[in-house]
Amino acid sequence: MARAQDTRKEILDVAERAILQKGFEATSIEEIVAAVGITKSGFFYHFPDKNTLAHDLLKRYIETETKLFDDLFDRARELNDDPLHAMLIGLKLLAELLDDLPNGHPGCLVASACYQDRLFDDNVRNLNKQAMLSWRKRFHTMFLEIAEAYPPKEKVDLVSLSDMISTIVDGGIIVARALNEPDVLVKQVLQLRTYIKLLFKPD
Amino acid sequence: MARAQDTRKEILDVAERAILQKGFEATSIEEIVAAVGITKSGFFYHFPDKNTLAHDLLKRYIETETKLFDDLFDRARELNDDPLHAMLIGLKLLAELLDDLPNGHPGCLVASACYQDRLFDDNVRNLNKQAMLSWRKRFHTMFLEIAEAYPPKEKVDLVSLSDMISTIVDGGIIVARALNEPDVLVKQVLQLRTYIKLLFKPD
DNA sequence: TGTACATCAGTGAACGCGCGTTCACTGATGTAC
DNA sequence: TGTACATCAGTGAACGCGCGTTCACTGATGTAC
Repeated sequence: MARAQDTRKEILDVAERAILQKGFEATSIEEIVAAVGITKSGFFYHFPDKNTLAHDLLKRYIETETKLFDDLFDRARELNDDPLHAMLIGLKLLAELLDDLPNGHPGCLVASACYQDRLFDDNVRNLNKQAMLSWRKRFHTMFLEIAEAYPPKEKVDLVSLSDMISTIVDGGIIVARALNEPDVLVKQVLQLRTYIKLLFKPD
Repeated sequence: MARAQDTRKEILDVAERAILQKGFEATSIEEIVAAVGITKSGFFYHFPDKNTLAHDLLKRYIETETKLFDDLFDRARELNDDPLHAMLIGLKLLAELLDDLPNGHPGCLVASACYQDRLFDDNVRNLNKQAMLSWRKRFHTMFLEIAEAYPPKEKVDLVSLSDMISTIVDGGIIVARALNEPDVLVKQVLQLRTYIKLLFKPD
């Protein structure tokens, strides 16, 4: 007998892939369980209903992404203690990580949820908001430190500069998908990196 | 008797709003026709099936947005014949236009379609791709002219710089939505403007 | 060590409801002569 | 100007299918004594 947690994880994995490709409503429980190899009733042993699946999926996704960002920029900071260089290295690492994805980025659940209100009970809406806010805060702290050491060449709002990372990633995923050119995403991240370099780096 | 084209337009208007909020699958024909004030069969007088609605909707959306961009940057060029200044003015006009939207941007159908594969028969997929390519081309032409007159301070890929406008708009819409802060979008566009200024403007 | 019971991780069949789609029909407007 | 027919812009009822959900049951593993 399979351990329940393994099956549960498999359901989440399969559902995530499908939902990122086709959307939440278009992904039926039937096709998820078929891919996992259990019956529909098996699904309801693990989740009380489909909305809970969405919620748990989003929660897991946010935790994963947050940890990924943490690891990445912590490592960058270890490589170079200067805050500006750490940021530039972090973005480089992010670009490399994205470049290594074999079939391009599979999509961002947070973005996907934005265009599919059914996922949006207040619970999920809030989950989404808190995630965005935590990313904003993480980068804002970094940019404050950078601006302290390197006065920006143009007057900019550092909060919205922080949001720009989420913006570029989520926007880049969309443009890459629409064009079917996976490397658009990497290039957008590198453009952002160039912007930050120009903005802070002394001549 | 109402003119058919008026009813058709109303169906498209109502459907667009609903789809941008809840997604395509989550928007039923029933609720569309209820809002328009006809019966379900009336819908099928105007559209052979629901997919055709998606296709026609996306087509109309792309035509509208393209015309909007054309008008905006043509006007900017009239205001200042210098290509760099025209670009900066154009982005300023775009920011103002976005700022004037009462409830924030209603969302981008192209982006929405990216996360809802059901809209993606090859027909629609191609429509989407061509739209992105046309926007890329429009801005690429402008950036080539700018780079001619103002050598960029950093080596950048002008094609991906062109893509950055779509990226920032689509990404900005998503972040603004997730945070429920409509002005995030405006600020992102202005960040992009600052980047372009820093990149090309002589000291 | 064997037996009794509990829990775990599901199965299988059924249900009902909403949704997209069809089709025969209709009443108002347009058009030919 | 009146009549006959065609077209336009729908209506109303019905259908069937897929989907989410429920519920009684089950066979394998864990646990107590």
